[in-house]
Amino acid sequence: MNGHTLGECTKSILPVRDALEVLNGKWKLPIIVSLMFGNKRFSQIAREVPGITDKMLSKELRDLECNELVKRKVYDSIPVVVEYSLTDYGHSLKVVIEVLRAWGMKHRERMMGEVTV
Amino acid sequence: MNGHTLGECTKSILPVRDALEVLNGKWKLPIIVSLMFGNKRFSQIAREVPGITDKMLSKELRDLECNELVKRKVYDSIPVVVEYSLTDYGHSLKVVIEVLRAWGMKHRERMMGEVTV
DNA sequence: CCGCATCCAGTTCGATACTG
DNA sequence: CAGTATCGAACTGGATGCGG
Repeated sequence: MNGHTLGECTKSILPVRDALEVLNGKWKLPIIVSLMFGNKRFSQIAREVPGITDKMLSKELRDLECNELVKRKVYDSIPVVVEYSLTDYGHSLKVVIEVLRAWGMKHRERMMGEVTV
Repeated sequence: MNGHTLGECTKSILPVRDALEVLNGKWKLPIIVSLMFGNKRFSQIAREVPGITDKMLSKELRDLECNELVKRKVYDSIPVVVEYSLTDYGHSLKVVIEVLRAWGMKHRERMMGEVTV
């Protein structure tokens, strides 16, 4: 039963790690979900993601932008307006999130019976 | 376009968080994958997950056991032998991991062109 | 062989205040 | 409005050594 090496297994989980990292942290998920409902401005996201600080929002948006999940568009008005939107690629996360959500819901039920939260 | 409240969105991502937490951290994934190939004993897992310390392995296994993903079976021999295995429920994670892996691979390609790693 | 206790380092995250 | 700077708390994960 050792037809596989653990090295291979290790390699095969690297992409999984990548995917997890993209969703990782307290804020990326709510930000992405928020943007799935439409383009938003900085302070609008801040309002819709309760508890996040400007610093965190700024950092997470930059992360997401680096990963090409979020697009940042600056309007040269005064005061400056910045609009964030999910890229098509960002929207492709929806499937992933759905699968996670489906499994997570089963897990909740299993772990807590039928607790309200 | 405000037919939804952010409260609802927040609630809808809770199960996603649950699922992410189950896979989260440096070690849970390699441990799960290792156990997908068959039942293992503590030190065998330790060998197959390079870099993990006993403390971490112990903690992660307990976590996974709490979540009913891993089953722990103690053989009353001397010295004691403990065998870990994935529960059926644990195996149900395979689908989730596959989806993450698929997305993660696309992401790797997108982010790095075609790097070897 | 299996696992825990202790101590320690790195990173993440939050609070507050400030800029163009 | 859209961020940045700084500080510090909290959490995660690692090294080492011990105990059943």
